[in-house]
Amino acid sequence: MSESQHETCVCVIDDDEGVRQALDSLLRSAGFTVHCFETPEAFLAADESDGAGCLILDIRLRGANGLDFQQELLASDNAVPVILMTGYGDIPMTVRGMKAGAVNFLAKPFADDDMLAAVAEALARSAERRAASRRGDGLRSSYASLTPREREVMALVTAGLMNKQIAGRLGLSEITVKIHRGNLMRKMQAQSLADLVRMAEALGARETSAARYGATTGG
Amino acid sequence: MSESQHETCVCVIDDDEGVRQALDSLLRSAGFTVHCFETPEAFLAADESDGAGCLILDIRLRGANGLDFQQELLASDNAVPVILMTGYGDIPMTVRGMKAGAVNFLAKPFADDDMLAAVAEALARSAERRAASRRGDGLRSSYASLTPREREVMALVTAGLMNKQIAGRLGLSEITVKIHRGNLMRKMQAQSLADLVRMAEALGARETSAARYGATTGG
DNA sequence: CGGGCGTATAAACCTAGGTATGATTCAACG
DNA sequence: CGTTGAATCATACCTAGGTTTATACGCCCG
Repeated sequence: MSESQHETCVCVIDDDEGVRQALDSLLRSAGFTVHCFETPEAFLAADESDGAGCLILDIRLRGANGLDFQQELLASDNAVPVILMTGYGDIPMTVRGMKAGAVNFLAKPFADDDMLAAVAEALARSAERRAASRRGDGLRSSYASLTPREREVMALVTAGLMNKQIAGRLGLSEITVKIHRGNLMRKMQAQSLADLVRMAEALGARETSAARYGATTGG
Repeated sequence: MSESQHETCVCVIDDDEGVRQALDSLLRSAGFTVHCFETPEAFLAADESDGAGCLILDIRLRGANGLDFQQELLASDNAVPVILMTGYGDIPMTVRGMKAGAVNFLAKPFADDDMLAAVAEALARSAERRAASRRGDGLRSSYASLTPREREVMALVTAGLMNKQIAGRLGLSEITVKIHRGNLMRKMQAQSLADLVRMAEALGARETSAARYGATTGG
């Protein structure tokens, strides 16, 4: 599997064979890779969840509710952009779907161009999501390589404490803090303290953040 | 005008007198302050935009389109949470409204409880928005007090450059950079460099920082 | 025209950060 | 049982950051 394939892979879940074939034809002719499923279970079983760039989901499925399935996906870590469609939609359903993050909500029958525009938007959102995820992954793998002590020091360094304060807080000598600090800067590939602070922000590593503002510095 | 009043002030725009009275009655009995308007122009003229906690907006207005007005509000800096309602809604209208950030989209006639729940959600969103705005305002007013030179230095400091590099970049001596740096730290009320970096992030002052981590493998 | 402000700079002095080199303890792994 | 790696600390040395005091130039406002 190549890398850039993600951005053209579209999955379809609809219990109507005719709709599946129509979408397959439409999307293939637009240059997308298409995988069709009759049920959410089939989709999950195929484990396309990881490679799919977006999901076109029918709401009225035999034995299942597309909106419920959308929210299951949302609750799991699988945040693939979803385009909802239905032949029996109303406004409350639309509101619920959009609030749950759907890219679009199309009433059947829909215009081909509307679907293609929705898919383009969904794939753009997917690409952005993947890029952000990759960015975070690099950081997280660096962070994972830190020893527990280095993480403690990193938290206090990025909270703005001086080495001697960190030493006091952790019951260490200042020189030891310096060594941990140098090691973690190397492991995190941070070129500067400003870099490290931004990394910490991106990681959400705000464990120690309490008592920063308003805390007295002297003493 | 008191401060906490924002969180209970609800504005209604509907060209139907009966709807306005019904909503006024419902919302007042729920403890909210209500202001009703017949047209978007009347709403804007009353300048409730600043004190309103949320806006209940009809879509089919005489001589105006509520969805267009919603997007005008979005385009302006006035980001008051909007609840849309209509007696003649369809799915594309709902999608458009929700994509434009509406809190909810209610078809008339709606249940009182649905409206009250929507208002509660909108006001919660409004409170959060105001809190974030206040947080940013303190920073921005500090930042506004910086001289142009101090801002240049701040940008380079938060980008992770050393004083001597900044001096070279700006054609100054290192001592001058130190002075600007000290001055801006005081003006920004930053207790540490880490603090300042976070402030710069919050201010969106990212001129120099283009994609520092994540992709680069070697320096 | 004088005072305030922004900008720039220097000398002196102090604190904080960072890197070697070398050494010890302890626990885990083969 | 020896090695490896985390963690600890010391001495020494160097660089970077930061303040104080003082000087100087140009600009605008009263």
